[in-house]
Amino acid sequence: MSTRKLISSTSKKSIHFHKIPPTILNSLNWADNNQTQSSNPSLTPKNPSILATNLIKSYCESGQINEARTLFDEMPERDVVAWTAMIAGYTSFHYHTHAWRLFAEMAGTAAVDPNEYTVSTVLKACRSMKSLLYGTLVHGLAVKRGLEGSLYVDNALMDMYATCCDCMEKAWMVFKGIKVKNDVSWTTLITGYTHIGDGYGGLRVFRHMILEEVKLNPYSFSIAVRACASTGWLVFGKLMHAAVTKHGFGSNIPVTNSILDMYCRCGCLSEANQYFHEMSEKDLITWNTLIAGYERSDSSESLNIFSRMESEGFSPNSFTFSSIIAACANLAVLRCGQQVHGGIVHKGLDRDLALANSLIDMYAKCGNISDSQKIFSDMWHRDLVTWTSMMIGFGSHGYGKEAVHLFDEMVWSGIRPDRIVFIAVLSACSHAGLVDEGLRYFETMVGKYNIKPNQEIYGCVVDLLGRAGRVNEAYRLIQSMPFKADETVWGALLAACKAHRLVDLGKLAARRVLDLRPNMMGAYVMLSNIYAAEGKYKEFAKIRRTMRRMGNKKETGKSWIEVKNQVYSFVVGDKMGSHTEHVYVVLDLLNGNMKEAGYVPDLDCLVHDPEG
DNA sequence: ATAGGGTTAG
Repeated sequence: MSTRKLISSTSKKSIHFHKIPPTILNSLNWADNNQTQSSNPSLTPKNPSILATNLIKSYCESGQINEARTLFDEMPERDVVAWTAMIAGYTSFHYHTHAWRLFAEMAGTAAVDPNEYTVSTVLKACRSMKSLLYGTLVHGLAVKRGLEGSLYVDNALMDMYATCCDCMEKAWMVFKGIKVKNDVSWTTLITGYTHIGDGYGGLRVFRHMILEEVKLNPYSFSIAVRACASTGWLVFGKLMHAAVTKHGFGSNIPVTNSILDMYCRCGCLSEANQYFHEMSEKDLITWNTLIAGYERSDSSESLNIFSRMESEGFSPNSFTFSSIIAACANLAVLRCGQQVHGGIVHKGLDRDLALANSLIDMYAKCGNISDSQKIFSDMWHRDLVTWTSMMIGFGSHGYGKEAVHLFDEMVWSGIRPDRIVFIAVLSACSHAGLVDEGLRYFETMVGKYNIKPNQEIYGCVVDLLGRAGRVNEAYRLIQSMPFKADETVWGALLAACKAHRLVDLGKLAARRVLDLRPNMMGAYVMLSNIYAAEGKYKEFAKIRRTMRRMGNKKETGKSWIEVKNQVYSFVVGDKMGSHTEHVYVVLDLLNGNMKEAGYVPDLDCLVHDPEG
């Protein structure tokens, strides 16, 4: 399609083009670009390249990226501005790899040199691709061309380093090198700290910013409130809330949204709820923030808020769905999850990576591992979270070998594992009895990937050894830990001792657990069982008295099941209305199956149950 | 003529 035809065929669709008089469109004639005839010379640009660049921008703004590219390709001479406009068009579309490729083409073959506009634009693409390599390459190029010193370039460099490498050192270096910093420099630095979860670091910078008397704007406040949220300290958050009001930003939506988020993250849901109702203006992010906040602690309420949101005329986006799917996963409500999945497909969001990841997790937690697997195998792009979610799904369904296989496949596909994916593979090995494989992964994690084990990792390895009966090895591992084991690590050892009837070590483990977490009921149960098995009834009775005293404070464990769009929840000894009979019929059936399969129930925990 | 910072997953 020729440029002229392209413009006339698309000009009707775009609002931007209505403002351009047709005489100018006609003058866009590459052949005689210096002698354009027009009845109105003041409207004719000297260089049609300027007009074409403006058109590229207009096409991009109206969503016609391919038309913009066609026009770009047809330009006989392209200057830096045209290249930059096209690269910026791609980044605004989140086509970061396209942006990078075009930049590489420009730097490699074209006879034009990138300027500060180009560099700051392409750095944004590097940041979004999380490519430290590309970002560093651009940094080198910027230094060579003397573009360091442009605030736009320096700020973009900080932003790139802060998001591409997990340390803030390089961002700090750039920040320190800026002679006259502006408000963007400061907020970018704070964002970097909150991004790596260092809220205190962010608040330190914010304080520094105030001391330097930098003018505070809504951006600086919303990010500072976010830093408070990261620390989880309500005191900071309330101080910041007051400061926001004092500076007159109390009705700026992004700022109020981050205050709402802060209350949620500090665990103050009733404050969050109250603040939500006080907000004079709400947008989709406001609703998403509240839904995400409730998802973490009261998933069923987050589903209620979701339906209220829809009835108030807001349409969910991928963030909304992400929280709602997580809520369905927490509640293990399959039907509901399936309906939300339908909504996602309906909206055309099923290609969204984050949503696909949360769907894998949801189906697995609802017991439907085959649907998780189907989503996983249909995906054409997978990230670390995708693989981890699938492995956790396999592991929790007892498919250890599949999880292990997936781990190897993931590494083979070029994804670098992190600590969480090791937790997934180690617990899968542990449940499937793949002890030596698990130990090998533990070694690889430390040796090859240089990931330092934390409490959770040690807990997994202790569990791995303990389940397989290698309890003394597990104990030696705990003793060799470079820091004090917490209650989860000792708890894993205690469970192993109980399963393999190791009385002395079990007592030790139970004592350690109870030193750290005095109200951990499971540890009391196991300890009392150990005493009873030894015939030490005096100690046994003492433990049971303690348990009874604490039992009043302990919340009753609740279970629930979803049957035909209805959730039934029940507690120990529940009569469950008219359904009791059905439940016992099924239970008898299961008991029969278990006996046939040769399973001998562990009666220890029944005989000595404190309520029994 | 071309460039900037604020809400979200395992």
